This record gives sequence, C-alpha cells and structure tokens, in this order.
Amino acid sequence: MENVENWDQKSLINELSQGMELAKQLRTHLDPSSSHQTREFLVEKILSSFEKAISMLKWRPSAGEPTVESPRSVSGSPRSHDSGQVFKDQDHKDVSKKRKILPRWTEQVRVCLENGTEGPLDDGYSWRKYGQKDILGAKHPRGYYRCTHRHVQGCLATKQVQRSDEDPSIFEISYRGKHTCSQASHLVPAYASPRKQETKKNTDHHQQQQQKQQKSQEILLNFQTGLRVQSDLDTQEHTFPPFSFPSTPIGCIKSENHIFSPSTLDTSFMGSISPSFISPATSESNFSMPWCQMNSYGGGHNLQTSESDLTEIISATTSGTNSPILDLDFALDPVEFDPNFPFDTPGFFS
DNA sequence: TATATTTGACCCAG
DNA sequence: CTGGGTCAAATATA
Repeated sequence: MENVENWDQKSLINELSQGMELAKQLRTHLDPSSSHQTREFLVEKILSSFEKAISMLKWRPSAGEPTVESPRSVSGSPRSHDSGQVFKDQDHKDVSKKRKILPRWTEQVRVCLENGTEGPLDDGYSWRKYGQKDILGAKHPRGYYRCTHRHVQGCLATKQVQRSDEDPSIFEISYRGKHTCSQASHLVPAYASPRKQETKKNTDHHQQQQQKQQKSQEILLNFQTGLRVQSDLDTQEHTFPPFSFPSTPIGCIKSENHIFSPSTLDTSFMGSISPSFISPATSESNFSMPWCQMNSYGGGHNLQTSESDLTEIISATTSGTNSPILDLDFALDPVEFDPNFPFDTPGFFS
C-alpha cells in the first residue's frame, strides 16, 4: 500500500512539474511572434496536467473504501409510484450501496457551431428530453435527455446538454451510461438536434421552429466529412499545422473527458479513446469523436464537475470487485484509465 | 392518435 | 436547506 502511495506521489509530482515546465514553455511563447495556436495548445496541456494531478489527489482518500459509505437504505421509495426501479436493478442483492454508485461515466463533449445553427450534435442515438433545469451560475438551462428506448430495452444511457455561459455557440454535452439498446443508426452518426433550448422564453421562435427541421440533414452531411479523432495529441506539439482540422464546416467539437495528461499518453492509448458511449455490444465503434482545438475552454467552472464525476467513476471502476453488469462495460473502456495509475496495485483488478 | 417536449413538482445528496 | 436530477401530467407536434 505504501508502494502505491509512493508511486502515486511520484507521478503526482511528475505531473505537477510537467505542468510547470509547460508553463515555462508557454512563457517563452508569449511573444506575439509565436502562433497563438501554440499557446493554446500549451495551455491545454497545462490544464490537463493540473487536472490530472488533482484527480490523483482525489483518488488517494478513496483508496481504501471507495464506494461504500452511507448505505442509505433503499427500502421503499417514499414516492408512491415507485419510480426508482431504474436504480434498483442495479443495486440488486443486499449490497446496499449508495444509489449513486450506478455506473455513471461522464463524457464531456464541447460543440461549437460557428454559424448560428444552434444544436448540440447527436451521436446517432435517439434521445428524448425528460427534463430541463436552470443551473445555478449558468445562464442557460441544462437539458436532460435519455435514450428513447429506455423503457423498451432498458437502455440507461442519458446525456445532459448545457449551453456555455459565455459562448452561446458552445454546448457541453455530458454523456452518462452506455447504450444497451440495439439502435443501429450509429453507424452513420446523425448529427441532428431538434431541440429548442430557450425557445419558450422568447415568444418569437418562428425561425427556430423551421430551423429545427432543416438543419438536421445539413448538419449531418457536414459533420460526416468533418469528423476527426483526437488522436495522439501529445505528439503533435511541434506539428500544429497538420493538427488543424481540414474543413470542419460546422465548427468544432472537443472531447475532453479524460483527465490524463496528453503529455504522458502514448499514442496507442489515445487511439483507443474511441467514443465509449457506443454500445460495446454492437462493436462498430467507427464513430470517431470529432475534436478541434479551440480557445482554451478546458479550465474554469466545468473543470470541477468533470473531475468530480470522474473521481466517482474511477472509484466505481476501481471497486469493480462485485461490479454489476454495467461496470464491466466500463472496465473495457479505456477512457477513464490513466496511464499513470497504479494498475499493479494488488486488488485493483481483482 | 401516437409520440415527443415542456414544465412544475418531487426526491435525494451534499 | 439548497441545488441538481428525475418524473409525469399537460401540451405540442407529426
């Protein structure tokens, strides 16, 4: 156990000093002669480093007993019409874990659309909106979507879509859960978004109405050509020009659900970061997560949410001893694994 | 008519 | 108690 801590600490220090190094590099790039892309990239890396370091710190306390805290007896929901059945099939058995343990991996995708075409992209699945909430501190409400086939096929996949405070053209989409439904449309991810987010507030939403009709196909077409994976981000440090994406018509998408630092990632690892929200059962994971570099949006408020979520997830994954079925999926997912994480820890995979 | 969205209320974790 | 997530009745849309 102490080995683990040592190891952990080492990589933590390593990560922090890496961040410092990157910051130094950034300083040298501050003069206007160097491209701003370089700077942005460095910022990205710095953020990743610190993010990762923070996550490491978060893991530590959870090393011993990551998940079982307040059992919070699930004995009968106070709600008359028990709507908690969704979770109940997860915490089957007497293992009265927190309900929150429900495998919830969150993927943060940022979508920015350069033209006014509003609309978070869809990943080829059919989503159904089941709620919308005003989030404290956020200007725009957050939309809650679940898989259309939830009741039919028990697909627990959900996603949250929130528009960025500053840039209305940026949507942050958090995916959670995996699709267990057999919807085959994800071969050709349809980027459509028949959502009118803040329509109701302004009564004049005539154009949005028609927008939501036509944009689907256009966006679909555009995106199909503009897709690109964020592979081997780390090796791109000196090769920015090829890094830029060839004609991404709609704008850009950025996936940054991963805490691990690009600087320590080997390309093979990154290569495996295919979108994990695609059902592993239908392993046609040729949907490449589009990605693009944009103004350093990685930091800020959303940093905490993603990191806390990931901590949760990681702990859930780590405690995979008696993991339910869905946890198995996650174990297969490389997304939330960190190359620096002590896999050799006895009992990590047990 | 069937399906999807809206929206206020409810539940739960922190 | 508060804020975030979910439910479900009402409403809108195809």
